[in-house]
Amino acid sequence: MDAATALIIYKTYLERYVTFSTEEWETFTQHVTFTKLKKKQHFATADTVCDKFGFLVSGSVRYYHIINGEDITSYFSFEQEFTSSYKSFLTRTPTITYIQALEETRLINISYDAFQKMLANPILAHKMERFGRLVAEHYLCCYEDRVASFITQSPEERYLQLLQTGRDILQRMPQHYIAHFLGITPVSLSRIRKRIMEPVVK
Amino acid sequence: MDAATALIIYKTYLERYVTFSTEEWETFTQHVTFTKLKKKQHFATADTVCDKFGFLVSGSVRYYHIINGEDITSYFSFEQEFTSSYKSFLTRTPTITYIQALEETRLINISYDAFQKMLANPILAHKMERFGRLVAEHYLCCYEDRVASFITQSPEERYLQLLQTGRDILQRMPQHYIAHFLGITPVSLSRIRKRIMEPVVK
DNA sequence: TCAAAACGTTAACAAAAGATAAGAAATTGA
DNA sequence: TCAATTTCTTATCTTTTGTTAACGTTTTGA
Repeated sequence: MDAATALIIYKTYLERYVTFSTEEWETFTQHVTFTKLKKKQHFATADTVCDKFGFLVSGSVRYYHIINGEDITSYFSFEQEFTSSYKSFLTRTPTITYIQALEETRLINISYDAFQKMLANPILAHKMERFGRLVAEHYLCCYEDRVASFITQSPEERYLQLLQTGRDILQRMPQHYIAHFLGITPVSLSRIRKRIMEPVVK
Repeated sequence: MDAATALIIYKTYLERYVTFSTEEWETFTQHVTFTKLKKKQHFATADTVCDKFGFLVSGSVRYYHIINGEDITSYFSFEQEFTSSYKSFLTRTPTITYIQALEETRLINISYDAFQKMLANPILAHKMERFGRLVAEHYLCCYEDRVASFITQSPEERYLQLLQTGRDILQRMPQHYIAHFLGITPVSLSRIRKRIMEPVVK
């Protein structure tokens, strides 16, 4: 896949948020960069500032933390989604999260400087403010649901809900990643699955 | 306290995000409304659309869910903070959260329509996009930390962290609200407190 | 292709959390 | 003021989860 094709995918996706005129798009594309990650390479590393706001043209990533030497997966992103250690990107402070490619992954990135330049560029400023607002609002809504799930649901209920809504995650991620994503251990998820399945068999 | 004083407090707070010119501020203030909630009155109700994005001039609110008939507190907001069932406000879908005043509470509200009108008003559009972006980004950062705390920390660790950072909550909220906010039962929090305190006494 | 690594399940035990109830202290509100 | 309510703790018992380890299977990568 070449850069032109990647840009078409990017533009199509961005139209969920904003629509660019030809002039705006040309200016916009001057501010993005193309990168590729091989499997297991990192997009972001704990204790460093995540300087990029990425879009996954293809591939997937997982977000994880190292807690007492143990690898704890907290989230996933797939092709045609954004990826970033958002707080780190916005506040220019070190992140606590690793973001790692799970397969060969193609990205289009906006650096922090490029983002600021576009916000200061008369051609793009208004649209970039709106873009930033709508993207932040979108992820805010996702987070609101996710926090509510930790407050109001048991691990088993969270897993049952994932069964209904998490097609990509369930089909593409190993179970021990999913367990940590749900806030439990892999052994515990295995037991929950057994609890859920057995009554059906009886 | 009169509306003029409330507006001064509001404007001062908003300057964390954007600064309004005199003309902008005059237009802005035409789009806000003033309300008061008595203790236990609701700012938002589950199964209805939350139509307002509020600012607490004074007072405080708690966010809660009714789960199997039980009242589960999930969050708090205090004077000089915003309050809203944000996803419901943005997407115009029914919320699952009640927001209730914990004391006599004074608010300045932006309705969804007023927000849209300001976004469409040439005088305010750019500043409102920016305002919306920065507010959403701010809360996004808070949510990122909160989700990480559920993934990477035990209930005891979350409580210990709250002891370091949650002055307002600890001093002003009853312990059973705090327990649910941490994702555990009040009985469990009482035990955690005992576990933490005892070694100090010995 | 083949050894190494990763993955999922299960078992056994320990630790933590949930549910329920009782009781004391503090707060509230009429 | 004073009865009712709320709040917090404690105890008991149950359930769930965590921890560790073992085992067989699958996947990976050199």
